[in-house]
Amino acid sequence: MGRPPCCDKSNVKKGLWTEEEDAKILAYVAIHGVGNWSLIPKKAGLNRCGKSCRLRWTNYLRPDLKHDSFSPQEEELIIQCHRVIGSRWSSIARKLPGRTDNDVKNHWNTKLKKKLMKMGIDPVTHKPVSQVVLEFRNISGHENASFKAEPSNNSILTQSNSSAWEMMRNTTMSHETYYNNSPMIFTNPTSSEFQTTPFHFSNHSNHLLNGTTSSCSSSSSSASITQPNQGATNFCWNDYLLSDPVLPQNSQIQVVGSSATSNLTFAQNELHFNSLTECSSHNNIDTNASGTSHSASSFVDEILDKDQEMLSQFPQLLNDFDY
DNA sequence: AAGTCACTCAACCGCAGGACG
DNA sequence: GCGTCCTGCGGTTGAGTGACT
Repeated sequence: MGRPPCCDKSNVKKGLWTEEEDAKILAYVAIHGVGNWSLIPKKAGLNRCGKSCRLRWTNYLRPDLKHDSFSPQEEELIIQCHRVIGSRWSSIARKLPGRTDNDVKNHWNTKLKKKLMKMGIDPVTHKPVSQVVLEFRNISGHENASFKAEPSNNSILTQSNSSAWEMMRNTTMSHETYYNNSPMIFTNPTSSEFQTTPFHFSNHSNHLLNGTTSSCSSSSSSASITQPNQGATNFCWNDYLLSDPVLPQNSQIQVVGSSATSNLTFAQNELHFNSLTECSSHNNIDTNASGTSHSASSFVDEILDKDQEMLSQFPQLLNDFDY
């Protein structure tokens, strides 16, 4: 026995909203304010589900919403947030004034995901796809197997399209090419200057391999990684493990390609996320790796704290689940 | 010009959690 | 503690539209 429907679906209008309907919502909200959405259709004279009214208001009619396209700064912030917290769209949207979770989610699914794929970055793990290929080969015991070995059916590689698998075959070349040729989109938050070392990879690895499409990353590494390996086919992902946020607290994070090697602790790295996103949201690249603008009560910190807590209690968890 | 395909984004769906009686 | 209502959230769908053949 499931939950009863919120309204009589057969008697409510669905689909696109008309100007008249929008006007009715706007007029009602102007007088009564938001809230009690289940009553609004009746009171405002709308033949719509209250939930539908709420969504229309939240995602479209709210006066504080932006309706223009996403700026490069906003895109960068979305990617950085997604790398850290995964598909928690509402949380990401809160970092972007005037944007809704739906906006962010749609933009991610239609633009940013493809953008990352083109760059040879797995949009779920934010790791180079070639690295994921290596993981796949290692875990499946195909260290010596050629790329002709197809992934299992539940792999993300076969879930949506064959081009992903094809891309992975070519990914070594693709991300190497990208590093060498593409304009710099990302900035290094640990640097006071724009870097020629653009990416921040997390090392949360299991998504692709267990076939889930969930994309909640556990925590953040702000370490920037440059060209993973000049001789791409041999790049050593232990280098990435050095910046793995799930490693013990005293693990060092190596900022590869930087003149200086940062010894950020995990905790420092966590703290940096907020300053990073705060600063990015103001189009101002943070220069302080210790994250002085950190707020202990922020959602990110709570998430990261939970992750840490879980990891300390269930160290095997990362190996078994994508959470 | 017509048909097909790919993409975008508004809207829907179902679930979860908090508030309240 | 339980049930109900309301709201928030993330995943998914499908109509509309432009590009391509």
